[in-house]
Amino acid sequence: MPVTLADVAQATGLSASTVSRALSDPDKVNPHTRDRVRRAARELGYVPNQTARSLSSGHHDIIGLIVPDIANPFFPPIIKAIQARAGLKGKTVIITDVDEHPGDEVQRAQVIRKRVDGLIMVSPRASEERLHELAHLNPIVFVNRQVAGAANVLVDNADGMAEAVEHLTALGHRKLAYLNGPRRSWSNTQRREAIVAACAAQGVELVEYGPFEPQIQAGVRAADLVYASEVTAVIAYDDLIALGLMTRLAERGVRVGHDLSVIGIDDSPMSGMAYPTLTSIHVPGAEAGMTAVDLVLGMIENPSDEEPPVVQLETRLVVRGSTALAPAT
Amino acid sequence: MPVTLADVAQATGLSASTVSRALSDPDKVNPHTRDRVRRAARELGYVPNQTARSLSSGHHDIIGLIVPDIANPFFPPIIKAIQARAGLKGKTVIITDVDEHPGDEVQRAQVIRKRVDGLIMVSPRASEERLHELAHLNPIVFVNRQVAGAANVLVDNADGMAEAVEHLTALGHRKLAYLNGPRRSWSNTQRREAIVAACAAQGVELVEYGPFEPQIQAGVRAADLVYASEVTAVIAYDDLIALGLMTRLAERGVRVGHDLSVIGIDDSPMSGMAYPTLTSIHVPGAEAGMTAVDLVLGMIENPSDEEPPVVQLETRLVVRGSTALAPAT
DNA sequence: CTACATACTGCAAGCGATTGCCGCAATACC
DNA sequence: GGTATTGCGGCAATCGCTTGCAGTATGTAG
Repeated sequence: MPVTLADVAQATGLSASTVSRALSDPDKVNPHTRDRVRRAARELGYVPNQTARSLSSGHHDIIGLIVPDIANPFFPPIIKAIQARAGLKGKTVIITDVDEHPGDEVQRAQVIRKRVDGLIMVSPRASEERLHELAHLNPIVFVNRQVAGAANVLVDNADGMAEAVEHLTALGHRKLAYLNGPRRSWSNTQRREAIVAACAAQGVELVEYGPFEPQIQAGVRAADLVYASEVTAVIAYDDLIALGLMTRLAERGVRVGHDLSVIGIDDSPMSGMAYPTLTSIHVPGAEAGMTAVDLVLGMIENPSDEEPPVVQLETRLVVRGSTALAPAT
Repeated sequence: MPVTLADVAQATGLSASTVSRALSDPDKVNPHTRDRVRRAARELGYVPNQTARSLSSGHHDIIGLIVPDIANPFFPPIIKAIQARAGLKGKTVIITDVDEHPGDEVQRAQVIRKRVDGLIMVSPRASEERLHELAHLNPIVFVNRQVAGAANVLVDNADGMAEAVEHLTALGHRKLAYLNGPRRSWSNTQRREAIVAACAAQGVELVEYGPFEPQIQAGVRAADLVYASEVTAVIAYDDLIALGLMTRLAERGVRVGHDLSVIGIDDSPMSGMAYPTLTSIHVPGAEAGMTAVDLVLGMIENPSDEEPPVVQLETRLVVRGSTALAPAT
C-alpha cells in the first residue's frame, strides 16, 4: 500500500540505490537525475520508511529523553531546551514520562535505547546500582543525578543554598525549616547537606520536616507542620512544595512575605506568578538540558573510551516577594 | 558488538526461527527448548532489536502523541492518562511537543507516524486543511479538535459555559468579560460561541478582550484591561490566563472572589492550588485521553473503512473561591 | 587512436528480526 | 503393525532501505 523506494525507482526507471542516494546523499548523483527522482518521489507521495532506514543505516536521528514527571513544572523548560537544541542539530527528541515510578526507569531506558541514538535521563529516581547498569548503553547522559562512570550534567546546590541562608539571616531570621523532598532523592540529599552546611556556617538553627513528594498537595500538608512550629522562614525542597505551602498558609491567615518567609527551589515558571511571588533558588534546567544534548551528540560522533564527561552547573538565589524581614519577636 | 538472535541461536544450537518463537510466541515451541533459549538469551544479555522487529513484523507497539505545549498544565494529565491506558494494553507512548508551532505539527506527525502504530494529536493548532492531510494516515485520532472525516474526541464547551454564566448571574453579575484565546484556536471559537450564546440566553452583557496566548504572562497583561473596564466577572480562555489575571489583580489590590469574580477553563491541577482557589470549567482531559487510546487501539485491531468514530465529552463547572456575589454598585 | 581518470549508476549483500510452509519424528488410533 | 495426526523445529523469503564495490560512459591526455 505505502509507496516504497522501489516504487520510485520503477517510476523513474532507475535503481533503488540511485533513488536512495538522490534522496539522502544528493552530492553523489547527477543533478539532473536527482531532480527527476525528487519530482517522482513527490508525485508518488513517497515517505521513507524510517524503520527500514534505521535498520540498515544503524542510526535513527532520534535522541531519547526520560523524565520522572512532566506534570512537574521543573521539567518542561528542560524538555523544551533539549528539543530546541537537538532540533538545531537535526535530531528529533522523544519523551517518556515514567510517572515517578523508579522501577520503570531502567526498563524503559533499555527499551527506548534500542530506538534512539542516545539517551538523556533527567533526575532519575532509581537507585545508583540500577542506574549503573544503564551506564553501559552509551551514549547516555544523566542530568541532575550523579552516576559514577557515566556522563553527567550536575547542578551544584551549594552556592544557591548558601545564598538563600545568607539572605534569610540578613533579614534577621534565626530559625528556619527545611522541607525535605523524597527520602531517596539524590537532589534532596544534595540540598539537605547544602543547607545543613550553610546553616552551620552561619549559625542559624535548622529544623527539618518531611519527606514530602514534589507536589503541591504535599506542600499543603507541610504548611500545617510549619504553622505549628516556631520558625520564621522555610526553604522547601522545590517550588511545588513551596507553592502548596504558601496557599495553605494564606488560607490560615499567615501572610507569607510578612509573617513568614518562604524560599523554593527550581525557580520554575510558576514562582514568578504566585502571589506573593516566590523567592527561589534558580536551577539552570535549560542550560543543563542543552549541555546534555551537546554531550550526547559529542559521544555519538566520536565514541571514545575515555572517562565520560561531567559538567557542573551552578545555582543562584532569585529574590522575590515571599521573603522579607523576620517579624519582630 | 550487540548480541543478536543469531548469536543466541548459535549458542543453543537451534535456528533463529526457533529462538524467535521461543521468545515471542512461547506456545509454539517445546517448553524445554523454550527454557533453554530463555536462559541462553539471558546469559548472553540478548535484547531484541526493536527496529528489526518492527521492520519485519510491521508493528511497533508504540503509539505516538503530539501535544502543542507540555508546559501548559492542561496537557500533563492528558498525557499521563494516555500513557496509563496504553501501558495497560502493552503499548508504549512517545510524546512530541511541537512547542506551539502549528507549522511543525503536520510534518512532525508525518515523520512520527512511520515509527508508531497509531497517532493521537491533542489540541492541534494547524489549519483544518492541513490537518485533513493527516486524516489519511490512519489510525489517527484528534483530541479536542474537530477534523472532518477523522476520528475525534471532542469536548463540548456549551454545558460548562452555560453553567458558568448561570452561576455568575445567580451571584448577581450583569456584565462580564471573556478573555479570548489564540485567534485561530478551534477551542477558542467553541468557547467564544458558547459564552456568547449563554450570555444572550441569560440576558447578560458581554465584552471581549484578547486574543491572548494560553500563558500566565498573557493573563497578567489581560488584568490591566479588565481593571480598566467595568465588568464584575471574567471568564478566561483557560486557567493559565485566569491565573495570571488573578496574580496581577492581587498586586493591584483587587480582591478576586470579592471585588471581582474569575472563572477559568480546564480545571487544571493549578486551579485548586491558587489563592483564592479558582472556579473553573472542568474539561475531562484524562477521559478524553483514555478514550483516544481506545479509539486508536480499536482502529489498529480492525481497520475498517467505515466513518471514523467521533466521541463527545461534556464539561461542567467546578465552583471554588474565585467567584462570589457581585459587589454592590 | 589508445590509455587512464572521472563521474554516475547498478548490483547485491546485508541490517536483525518474523513467519508461512515443509519435513521429520513421535504419538495416537484402529 | 501400518497409517493418520500432531508437535517441533528449520529453511528461506521478506520487510524497505543503505552502501561497498564494480561496471559503464564520458572526458582528457599522451
